[in-house]
Amino acid sequence: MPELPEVETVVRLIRPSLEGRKVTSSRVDWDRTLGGVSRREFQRRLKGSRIDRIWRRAKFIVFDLSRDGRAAGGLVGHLRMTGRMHVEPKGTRPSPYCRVRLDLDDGQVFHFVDVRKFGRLVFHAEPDVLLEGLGPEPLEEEFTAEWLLAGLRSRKRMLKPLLLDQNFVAGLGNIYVDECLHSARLHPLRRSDTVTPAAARRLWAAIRETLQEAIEREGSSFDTFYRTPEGQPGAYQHQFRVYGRTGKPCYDCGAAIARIVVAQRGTHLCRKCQRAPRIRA
DNA sequence: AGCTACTCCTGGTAGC
DNA sequence: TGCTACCAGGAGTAGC
Repeated sequence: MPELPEVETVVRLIRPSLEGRKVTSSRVDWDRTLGGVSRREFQRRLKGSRIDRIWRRAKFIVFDLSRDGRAAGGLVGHLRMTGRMHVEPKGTRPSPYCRVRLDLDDGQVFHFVDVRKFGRLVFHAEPDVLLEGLGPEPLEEEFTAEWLLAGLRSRKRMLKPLLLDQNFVAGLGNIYVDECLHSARLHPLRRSDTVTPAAARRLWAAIRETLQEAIEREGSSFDTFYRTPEGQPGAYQHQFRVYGRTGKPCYDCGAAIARIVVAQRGTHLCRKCQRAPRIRA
């Protein structure tokens, strides 16, 4: 699923085609994509708006809008499972799964495509409101090993659900959490307040390095749905150490990669490298 | 506080 | 071949 590196890749690719453009009209084919905003309201707000800036926060993609030089709210997009965003020349036949289209003043068309319809493209007068409460960006300076250690120790949660919690750290999803925990040799069920300073530092480094490398490789194409906005598969999936490798040998020790379910999520790990926590009665 | 379960969705796939 | 049943899961929410 698109996680921080995939979303960052999308932002970098669509940004040059969209910043500075005006929306001349729009088309909505699936109302729920608008996240509760009515089709009429969405179209009224978008028509004539200029896209000033496109940026990412966690896995959200934000379009800052203006009218007549004054801020005029924004669009907050989320790709969820299968969402894609790309800009096409006028007349390009849209995918049958295209849910929203924005016609631009240079003749190009922005497409929001989403097979499973979980994705969102929400207009909000104050987009920041929708981003309140998110945890730190893991690649920014605010995310330090010391902060992570303190954050882990101040909670008593299993590592896997905690790292998936966007209000703890922003941008990690199921795939990269599994990768990072394996890299740090930490079990997904390990309670956060039992993590040693050394292990917290390993986890911190794993998160930074994994995400950074994935961005450099333009994300991963874990299934037939996700492609980079250019239609190319990303390259990072070839780097997966545990995700989707159930039964295959761990690259570090050779033991078979196991799959368990944690917090309703498929979870991949090496039982030998990632020691199970003590179970207390 | 932190867990599980449920919801939204549909293409892909396993099993017969 | 063609059918059914189940799987994948990000995030929000309800309930315990």
